[in-house]
Amino acid sequence: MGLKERRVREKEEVRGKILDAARELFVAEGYEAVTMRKIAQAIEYSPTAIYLHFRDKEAVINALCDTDFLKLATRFRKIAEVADPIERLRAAGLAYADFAMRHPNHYRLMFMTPHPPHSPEESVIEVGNRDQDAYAFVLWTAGEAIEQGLLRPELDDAELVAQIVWSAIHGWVSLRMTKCNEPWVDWRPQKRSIAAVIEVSVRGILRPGTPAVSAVSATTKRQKRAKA
Amino acid sequence: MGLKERRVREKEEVRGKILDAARELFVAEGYEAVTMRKIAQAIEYSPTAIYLHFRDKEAVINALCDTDFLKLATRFRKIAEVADPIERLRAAGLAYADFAMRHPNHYRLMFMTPHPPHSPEESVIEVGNRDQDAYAFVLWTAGEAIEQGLLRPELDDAELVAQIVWSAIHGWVSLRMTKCNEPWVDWRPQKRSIAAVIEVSVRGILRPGTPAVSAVSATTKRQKRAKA
DNA sequence: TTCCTAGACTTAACGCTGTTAAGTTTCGGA
DNA sequence: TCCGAAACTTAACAGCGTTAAGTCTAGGAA
Repeated sequence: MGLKERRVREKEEVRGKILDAARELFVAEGYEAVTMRKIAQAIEYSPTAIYLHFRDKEAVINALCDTDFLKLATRFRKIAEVADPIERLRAAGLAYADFAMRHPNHYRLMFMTPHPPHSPEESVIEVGNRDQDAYAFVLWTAGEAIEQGLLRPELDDAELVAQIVWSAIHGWVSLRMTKCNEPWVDWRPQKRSIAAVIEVSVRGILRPGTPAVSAVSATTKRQKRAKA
Repeated sequence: MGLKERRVREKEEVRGKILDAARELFVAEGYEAVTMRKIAQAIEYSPTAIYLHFRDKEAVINALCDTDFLKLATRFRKIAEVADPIERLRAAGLAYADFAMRHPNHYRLMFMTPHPPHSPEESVIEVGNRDQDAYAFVLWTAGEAIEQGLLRPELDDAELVAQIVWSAIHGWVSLRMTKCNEPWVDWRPQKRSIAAVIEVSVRGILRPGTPAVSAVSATTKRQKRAKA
């Protein structure tokens, strides 16, 4: 037959066109700029045609962001190979901030605007899977750091540690985005600034006396000590 | 005459009514819920009447937030009396977070939504005045901490330190607001959580070896050492 | 007292938004 | 040849911020 298949494929194609048009608008001008009518005009369909492929505007944007956000996940997968949890935390923080600054509109939508709890069943991202879910990744790393005795003894709760670190990086990112043009904040260069945020966070959670150098030798030493 | 005065007073009254009606909507349901038509209905005027008192919708909301935000300033004025900069930083962080959680819609508007650079001449708040501008307050405190030699030697830039600390607190606040109902984050109790964020930030910026106890004796010791 | 003008306010409208009900077109299968 | 389903369009609704034009009121001047 191959007939139904063709139908499905064609429908998938239109869906793709919608997403591409929406992405272009979204990346260039943000959520507000994406209107059903503009998308429709871009793909030369009527506005209502979009509703045959997506429940509503939110569904379009969610589909868009979900797929784009998987790009962050692929970066995290590489970082997962870093053995030392502290080093991994640093790398993840840097990657997270970098991604956010490169995709400000995505970031804004995902982490800076309140949602009706984004139904997980229609999302591409597997919650809790540390290869797809950034929070799960940090949680895992925080847990390892605790296990290996690297953190201050009062910080014995991985969830809490993850939330602290996430807060610091997210705060930096979101302030930078929202207040980048305010005359009353004299922003320091991005690279130096985010490095400082990460360094202060790491110092703040590390057990005192632990050398915070980013060297492999230090890492292995720490791991040995943790085993003992 | 007293005639023009009455006219002015009457106009001021209507202005006040508009702001009160807008505040009610804003506090209860957020920015989106405030529509010119709803405000008008609440005060029993036509929607266009509002434009005789405010340039546009944004002006209404800005006037609203400006006055409400001065309440935070009064709390900061009390905290300014704390002598030890580190202790002051802690207190300010706590007050900031508390204010944000109590006035989420104000906070969201002021710090979580991008603005066309909010023209300072039509604002009530004096930028740079640490009694009115929260950022100026933190900047001043960070500067004192550096002067007194309390911070890590590499953190010699008050602006940078202020931005780091602000990031951490703001990050915590804004994540909590945006993602409070997400099933994939197991938020720790608010009090414990914000205390931990502040503590980690302080530890992270403090010169190693400096006791981070919140005791007056420690404070005076530190100040003596700084003079030496 | 009568007329004029300034200011406060309203009515009606414009162009925009997301969304829906109803109608049209197309095309494979019976 | 006709049917039915799917894809798509047209027209419309209710809402939004905002504006142009008109009305109404009341103090000041003649």
